[in-house]
Amino acid sequence: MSQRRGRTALTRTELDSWRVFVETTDDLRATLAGRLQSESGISAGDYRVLLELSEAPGRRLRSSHLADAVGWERSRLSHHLGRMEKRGLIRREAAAGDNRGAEAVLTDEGRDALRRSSVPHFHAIRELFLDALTPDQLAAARDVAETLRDHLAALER
Amino acid sequence: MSQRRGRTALTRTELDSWRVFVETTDDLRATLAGRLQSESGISAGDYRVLLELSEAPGRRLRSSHLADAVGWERSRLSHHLGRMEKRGLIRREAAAGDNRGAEAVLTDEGRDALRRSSVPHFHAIRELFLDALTPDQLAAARDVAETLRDHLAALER
DNA sequence: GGTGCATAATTGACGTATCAGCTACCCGGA
DNA sequence: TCCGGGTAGCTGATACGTCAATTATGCACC
Repeated sequence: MSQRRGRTALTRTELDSWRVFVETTDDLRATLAGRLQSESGISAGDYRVLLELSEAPGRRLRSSHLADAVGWERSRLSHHLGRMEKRGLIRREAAAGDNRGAEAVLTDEGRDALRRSSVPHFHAIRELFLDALTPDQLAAARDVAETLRDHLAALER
Repeated sequence: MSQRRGRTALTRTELDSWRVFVETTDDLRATLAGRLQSESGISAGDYRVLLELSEAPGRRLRSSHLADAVGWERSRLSHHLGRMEKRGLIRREAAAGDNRGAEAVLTDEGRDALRRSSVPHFHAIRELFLDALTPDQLAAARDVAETLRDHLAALER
């Protein structure tokens, strides 16, 4: 037994699998973000925020709820909303009933930006990701992702 | 047939698969990077550069070769090397034979930083990624990643 | 009705990523 | 020799992400 699986040392296969997985998924993420930026002029973060707001009742959300919805820390969201507000994609209003709070509201301009970007974005997802995989591979990718997601969530608790 | 697969519209399953895949792989990447930073005081980019240099003959590489090896644009590498040089992890020397060129050289301090970070990093890879998956899932993850990598490479040409 | 702790959100500092533009140098040919 | 296009690398501007610290408000309790 020359390759007993230890607690620390990684086998060649494990290391190779890890590397191709992390490098490729990172490349995919960066390529998608670049497409969104060059084709529609918004970042992946902008898209995420615009999408959540567009689906919210009244097209507005408390900052905290928005942060939970997109899975970001508040600080990150606050910086991001600041940049989006400067570009007119959203505006901020004081929250009714809790003077500590703030609500992010989707502007018409933000709604238009989301509409313009959606078709190109879906097209890129199909071209870069869905078209590459067979139905079996897509199902396997989903299974792996769901397993990893649950594993990571369990560790963070 | 209510769910004929079009060129643009995504089915619910396709969209869900995409979302869990991209969100989870991004979470994994960020979690790993955070571990490396907090446990060893270096970024994922630092680790990548240190690893390539440590494996190079003479522990030195031309900037262009290093950029190719890690898959970065030259500008990104240049900024990164500047920060690493300021911290003493590498130094830069003029390339012999081509006065345009620069070589990045691993310092002793850089070598030590890589050594200190390797075991915790491997441990994190095992804990966050390898431990989550069955052997079949790991093989499937690798297959998906290799397929995607080849697909993306073909598109970029 | 004040004290003290928790919560909501923002801010500043710093490292990281991308883009466009710049300098310096190489080399082949008029 | 010098002209010109290509190569190597750096820089500045701007956006993004994380951390620690800060401000302002809510609220329970005495």
